[in-house]
Amino acid sequence: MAMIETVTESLGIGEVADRTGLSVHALRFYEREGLLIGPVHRTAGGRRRYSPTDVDWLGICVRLRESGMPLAELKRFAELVRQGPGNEPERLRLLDAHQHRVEDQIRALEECRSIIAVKVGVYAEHVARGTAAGLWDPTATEG
Amino acid sequence: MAMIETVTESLGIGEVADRTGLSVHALRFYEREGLLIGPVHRTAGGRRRYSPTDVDWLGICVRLRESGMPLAELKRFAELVRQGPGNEPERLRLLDAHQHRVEDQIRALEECRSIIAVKVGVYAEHVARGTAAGLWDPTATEG
DNA sequence: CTACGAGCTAGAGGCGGGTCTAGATCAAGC
DNA sequence: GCTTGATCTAGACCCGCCTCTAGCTCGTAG
Repeated sequence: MAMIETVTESLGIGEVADRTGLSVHALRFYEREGLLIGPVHRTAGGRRRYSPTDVDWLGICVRLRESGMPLAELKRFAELVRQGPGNEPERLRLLDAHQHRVEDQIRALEECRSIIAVKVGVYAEHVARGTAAGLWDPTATEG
Repeated sequence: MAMIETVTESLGIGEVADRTGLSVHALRFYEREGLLIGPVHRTAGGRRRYSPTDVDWLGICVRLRESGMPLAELKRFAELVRQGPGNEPERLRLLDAHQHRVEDQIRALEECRSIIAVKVGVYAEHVARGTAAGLWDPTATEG
């Protein structure tokens, strides 16, 4: 959950790794996979220099990944962006669909949470009063 | 999100698959991996018959998995249950820790959602008024 | 000038979590 | 008895997503 501070200068790969939470390996991998919105600049010596826009985009990537967007879809989005203006409706559809999935996911997690909470409550009570029998004992009936 | 109806008779693997949402392959795989709380009964002919307790447990497994518990931890929990009464405090710790992770996850997802919502809003507005320039255009400045 | 860490490429490797295959067996209906 | 579909085992395979290795270069500090 690292906050990604906005940056005005170009950054080396290590700095970008620090700011985005991605490893340098992952950054190079993402680039190979075509997940970036344009070629990363290089120094004379061949080192990558990430622009603020690159870093900004990577920040979004991290959020989309964290919320379960597969790399393939991220790649598709990056392609749309790379194609330039004109396909915004499709980008919107993609983001919007993902947003719905995130909401479904949150609902599912909340349901899981409450089911787990019940189990936790049962265990907590039994443990508290030392009467820890009759729950998930494969040789007994479930409580 | 299939509701798992409570059952009073033993079931074959296909029926369990239907009820839990796990594939028959996954059910056998889980068993091999020691994720069940006891040996599954077999018919004379060697087919598995899952007791209501088994099905119940699998239902919990599904929820724990859905909410991100790794198989290794599920296995650990199953081991504790298999050992029988006496280790309830440890089971409780395990469940409780997982519950906290689920809550963190929900919070993280909510944060992602709101960040995505901002992007969606920006795109929606631009698309609605046809002025879809200046956003994530790698050749321009970001909006 | 030298040393040393950070970065480079291409490609292999690994891990989690299943999924699928082959070839055999079981069980129910015709 | 025969067919058909579900199940069995052991083990190979796959996919997503990185992570690591080898062997080299860059660039900064002493």
